Amino acid sequence: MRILIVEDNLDIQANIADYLDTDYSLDYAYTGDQGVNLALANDYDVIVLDVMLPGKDGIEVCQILRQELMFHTPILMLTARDTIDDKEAGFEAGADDYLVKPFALRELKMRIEALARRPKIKNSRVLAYGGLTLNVATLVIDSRHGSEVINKKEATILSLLIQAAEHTVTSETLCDRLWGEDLPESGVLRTHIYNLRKTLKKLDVFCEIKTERANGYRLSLKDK
Amino acid sequence: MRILIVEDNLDIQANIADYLDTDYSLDYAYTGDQGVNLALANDYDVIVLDVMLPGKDGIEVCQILRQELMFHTPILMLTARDTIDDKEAGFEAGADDYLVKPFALRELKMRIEALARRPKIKNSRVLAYGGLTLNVATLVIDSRHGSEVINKKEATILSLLIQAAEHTVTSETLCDRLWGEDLPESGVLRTHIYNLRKTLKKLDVFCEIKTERANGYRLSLKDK
DNA sequence: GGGTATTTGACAAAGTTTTGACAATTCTGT
DNA sequence: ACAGAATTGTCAAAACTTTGTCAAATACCC
Repeated sequence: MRILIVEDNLDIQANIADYLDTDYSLDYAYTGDQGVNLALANDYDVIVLDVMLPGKDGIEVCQILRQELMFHTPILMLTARDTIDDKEAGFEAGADDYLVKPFALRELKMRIEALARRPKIKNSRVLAYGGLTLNVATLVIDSRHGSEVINKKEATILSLLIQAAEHTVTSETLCDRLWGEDLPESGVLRTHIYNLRKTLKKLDVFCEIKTERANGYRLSLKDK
Repeated sequence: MRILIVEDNLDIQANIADYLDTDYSLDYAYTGDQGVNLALANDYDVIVLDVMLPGKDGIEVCQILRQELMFHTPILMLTARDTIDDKEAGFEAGADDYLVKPFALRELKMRIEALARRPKIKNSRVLAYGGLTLNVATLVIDSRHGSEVINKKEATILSLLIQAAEHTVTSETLCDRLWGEDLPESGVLRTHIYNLRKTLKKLDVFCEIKTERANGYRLSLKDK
């Protein structure tokens, strides 16, 4: 189960992390903006969101996410203030549950489980650029010339390239996302890029993967 | 919005009634058994369930309701005791939220609203998709080519797939629903999917179970 | 105790990811 | 402009994972 923790207080975050990370796969954000980006880029089962955050606060984050038409991931809000008005603001912004600090970690976990238990509707996110669309859930690429199913690694690469469209993504970043710590040696990445290029060519889209020597790759519109 | 209040204390009940009945349509039960009967007989949006009840207590009521294959109405538990163990028992029995007495009526209302807001799943006995109907009470699948009786595990799988039709249900979610904590080893799920596919083929329906490698399964209309 | 439901395990089939070898390209310093 | 170094492209085949298939074993229920 994947959980996103949006919390700027490092002590609290470490606490939560210690308690939960044996059972769940956790991601962290420290600001509201980071939270929004991560929440939209990945498919979490639950989001734990502190109200007090630098920049955008939790209420705003919640509102922004809920404005996304297809965003159904349950949100659990954390707050230090125990007034009804605060809670009301939280629920009105679209939170699904509300927990007041200080709380027992066991209770947090129970509530997370309760939220995750409900029948899930997948946030199937579709990315688009240069005449192609990539459905990250089904791994299907569509274009006016048809559609192709690609594999997960290549979908990950393509999604990163689309999100950074016209900007270079370093090989390092790509490897990091694909393999994390122990990346295989040998030019696996090269092979994946090669295959991706082949499918993009087959689909005859308006963009292509350009290489930036000794640095990385970039998805950009075709010349001419 | 229809709400069922299961509460034996008449004072509390009157309080709740006063506060909520301008906005919602309320039904009342005074014992656990009444609660179960009403909950199954009608289609409420939320059930507010006291833990302390004469006869069957709230935990038992919750368990009974959640055993019903197609019962998805959100349950909010009320209790006088504020121990973590009590809460844990409640959530484990399948409650969706938990409120400790005494509570502000405004908070109760907020939490009811939050529960009701979740994407709603019909508590219907009969599910339908792509030319088939599944009666979850009798475990009978019908199609224009005849009908078949399937077993409970497979019915559970099919019901989840139908509810999420065209969306992928992860193997994790399926296993969770079928076996909870201690899931059996070996590819039992694979076997069930295999059998389901066989019956679907026999019934010649318009949909099929597609697999999403390393992720889950998805019920979708047949290609072409 | 007989019959169904569910699980196990073994193997085949299908799909994914990595490897490695070599060719092609770009860069660097002279 | 050229040799040599570094990097990238190409591709087929190996290694690995996940899924499909099915018969038989076990658990469960009236």
